[in-house]
Amino acid sequence: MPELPEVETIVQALRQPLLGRAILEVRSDWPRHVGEPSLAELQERIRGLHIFAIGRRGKYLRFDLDKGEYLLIHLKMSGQLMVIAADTPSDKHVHTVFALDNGDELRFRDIRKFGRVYLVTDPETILGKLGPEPLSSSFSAELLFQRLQKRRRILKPLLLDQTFIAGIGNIYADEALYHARLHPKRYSHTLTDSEVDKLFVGIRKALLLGLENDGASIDNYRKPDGSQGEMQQALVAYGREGEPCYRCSHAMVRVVLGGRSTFFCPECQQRS
DNA sequence: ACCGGAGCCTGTTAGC
DNA sequence: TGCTAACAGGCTCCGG
Repeated sequence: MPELPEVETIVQALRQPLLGRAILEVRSDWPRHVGEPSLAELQERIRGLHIFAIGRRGKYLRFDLDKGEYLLIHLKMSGQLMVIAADTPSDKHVHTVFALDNGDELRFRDIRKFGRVYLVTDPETILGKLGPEPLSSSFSAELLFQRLQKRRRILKPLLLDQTFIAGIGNIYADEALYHARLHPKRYSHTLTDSEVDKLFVGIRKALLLGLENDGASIDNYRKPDGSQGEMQQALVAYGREGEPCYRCSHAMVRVVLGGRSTFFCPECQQRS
C-alpha cells in the first residue's frame, strides 16, 4: 500500500516521538512478521538499543540503532505504524510491538500480514538491490534514459520494478505516466530524449505532489497519528476509470498490466 | 531478459 | 438481504 510519499510521510512523523528512545522489548503474535533473523534472536539483539536516526530507502523504513544494528520495516500492502502510550487499547490487527523506555509503544498494525521487519548489521544486504531514489539529486533524466535503454520492457510494469527505480508503486506509476502523457504500454527502449525528459519530470511531479499532500489514504494508509493523507483527492489518473480526463475530457480507462490496475487517458497518452 | 500466474493474508465490495 | 467471487496501493518465486 504505502509508496514513497506515504513512507516518507510516516518517517517524518516518527522522528519526533522515536529519536533518542530505547527499545526495551519486542513482542509479536505473528512471528512471520520478522523476516530476519528469527523473532527470538531479534528480541535478544534489540533489547536496550537506542534509535538515533530514522530514514527511508525506497519503500523501506530504516531505523539506525546502537551497536551497528539496523531495523528495517516494509509495510507492504496494509502495514501501519503508530506510537502510542502502552496502556492504550490495542486491536487484533496489531501484530508486532516495540516497547519503549518512556512508556510508549511503536505498534506495527498489519491487516493483511504481508509486512516484514528485519534486524540486520548491514542494511545493504536488503536495500542493496534497490534502484535509484527518484527524488535524490543524483537521479537525472540522463540516468533514467540510460536505464530505460538497457531494458526492453513495458513501461508501467518497469516503473513498479523496485530494482529499476525505488519507491514507485501502482498509484504513482499511473500518476507519473499521466503527467508525462505516455501510454503505459510503451516499451522502455523506444522513448525519445524528450519523452524521457517528460517521464523524469512526471515521476518527480507525482511523488512531490504525494509528499505535499501527506500521501494517499485510499484504503489502509494512515499517518502515525491516525490521520489521513490528502493525496487521494489530488489524483489525476489512479482510480478515475470512466471519469473525464482533466486535460482533454476524454473518458479515462482502466486496463490490467502485469496483473495490476492501470488507469490512463487513451486520448492524451497515445502510443505513438 | 521478460511475462504471466500463483501465493502470501484479510477485509471490502460488486454481482447474482 | 445473503452469499460468493473478485479485488486491493507489494513483492517473490516459478515455469515458459
